[in-house]
Amino acid sequence: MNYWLLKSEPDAFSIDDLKNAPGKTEHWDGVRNYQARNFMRDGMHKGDQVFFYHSNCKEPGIVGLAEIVSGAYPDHTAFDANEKYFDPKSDPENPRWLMVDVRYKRKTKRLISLSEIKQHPEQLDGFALIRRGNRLSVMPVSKQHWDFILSLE
DNA sequence: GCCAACGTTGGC
DNA sequence: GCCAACGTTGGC
Repeated sequence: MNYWLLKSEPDAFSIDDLKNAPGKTEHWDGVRNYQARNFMRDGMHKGDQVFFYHSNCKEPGIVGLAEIVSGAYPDHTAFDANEKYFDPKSDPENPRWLMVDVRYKRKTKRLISLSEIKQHPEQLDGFALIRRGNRLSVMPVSKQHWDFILSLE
């Protein structure tokens, strides 16, 4: 089983939006970064565990837990000119972009903020979230880092 | 294949 | 709102 952190801007799609979705499940569309796509394509499997992270907001940090409930499949929003993340270069015959389905599990008991996470550089050495300049919206989390972060809760 | 210009991300 | 960091684009 693998562990992941998924970033979302709460103004666009929050942990509550996922909780309130039908079946508490939503497809994670709109990923338009090759490295993030490759993580989804090559590393994500049904049953993988997810930290749901709120970015670009007043208090960025981990707000909940979710689960991957599908492998990667074509992101159809790339084919639709009315969609925000339309990509005319993604060919339906050979889709450039992929998405997975994510199901809500629970909120964390409290916000595990980015600033708090940064206070543990030894325990979280190598964690992509606190590497300088990191902008990935999909990133792997090691089992060790996962367990440590949950222990902060 | 290089690299300048540009657009985006996302913390602060 | 600012701006550093980074990815992508496209001219050459």
